[in-house]
Amino acid sequence: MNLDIDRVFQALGDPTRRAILDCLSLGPQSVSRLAEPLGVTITAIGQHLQVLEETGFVRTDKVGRVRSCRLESAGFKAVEQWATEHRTAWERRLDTLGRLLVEDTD
Amino acid sequence: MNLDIDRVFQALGDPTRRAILDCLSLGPQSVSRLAEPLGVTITAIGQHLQVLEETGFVRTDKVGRVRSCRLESAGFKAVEQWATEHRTAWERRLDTLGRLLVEDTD
DNA sequence: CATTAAGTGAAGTCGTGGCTTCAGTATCTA
DNA sequence: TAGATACTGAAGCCACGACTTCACTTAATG
Repeated sequence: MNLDIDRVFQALGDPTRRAILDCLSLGPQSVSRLAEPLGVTITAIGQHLQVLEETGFVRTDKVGRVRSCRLESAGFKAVEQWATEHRTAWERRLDTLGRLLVEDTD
Repeated sequence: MNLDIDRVFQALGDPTRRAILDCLSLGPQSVSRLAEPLGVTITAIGQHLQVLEETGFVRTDKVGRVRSCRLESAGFKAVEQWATEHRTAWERRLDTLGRLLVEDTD
C-alpha cells in the first residue's frame, strides 16, 4: 500500500487538516467533536477525514452512528521516509557548497 | 525568519516543484536548464522558483542575465522539525491505543 | 549597433480544493 | 414509536493555483 506522496504533502498543506491531527493527538474523537473547535461544518470535517484516511494519517471506525477517528502512522512515516531519502542529496549538495563558500546556516 | 509551514508543505505537494528540487540535488542550474526536462515554460519555472525561495528550499542568484538556482536547507529543516515535534505525540497516541479499547476518553 | 538569449511581469484560462447547504439515512433515546 | 442525534452524498459556489501567451527588459555576442 504505497501512499501518493503528492497527496501526503497536500494533506499537510491545509491548516484545518493539521488542526484535526493536533486534536487527534490528544486522543480519539468523533466527527462532530472535531468540528466544534474548528469552526467548520461536520460535512467539511468529513471531507477532510477522507483525505487524511487516504493519505494514511487517520484511521476511522464507525460504531453505531458515531465515527471514531484516531491517528495512524503510515502518512507520518511517508513524510519521514521522504525526508531521509532526500537528506543525503541535500547534505551532499550543501557540503559541496560548504567547501566553496562560507558556511552560513541561517 | 520563521517559515510558514502551510506553504512549506504546499510547496512539496506539487510534483513539478519536487522535480525541480531533484534536479537541483544534482547541482546548481539556470532557470532555462530546469525548464528543459520538465516540459513547462520558463515562466512557469520562474513562478515555482519564487515559491521554493519563499519556503526556504531554494536560493537563487542572478549573474548577468542568468539566474543560478541551488538548494537551501531551511525548508527541509522546517519539515524535519515538524516531523520531530509530532513524532512524540503520534507515538504516545499509538502506544496508548495499544493498551486500551477505543472508547470515549473524556 | 543589431541580434539573439535569458529571464520578468501582467493578464487570462482552466481545473481543483475547501467550504456550504440541503436532503437523506441510520441510530439512539424518551 | 416519535423525535433527536450523528453522520453521509450530491450539488454548487468561489477562490486560488498551475499554467500559458505576449510584451518587455536586460545582457551577451557577432
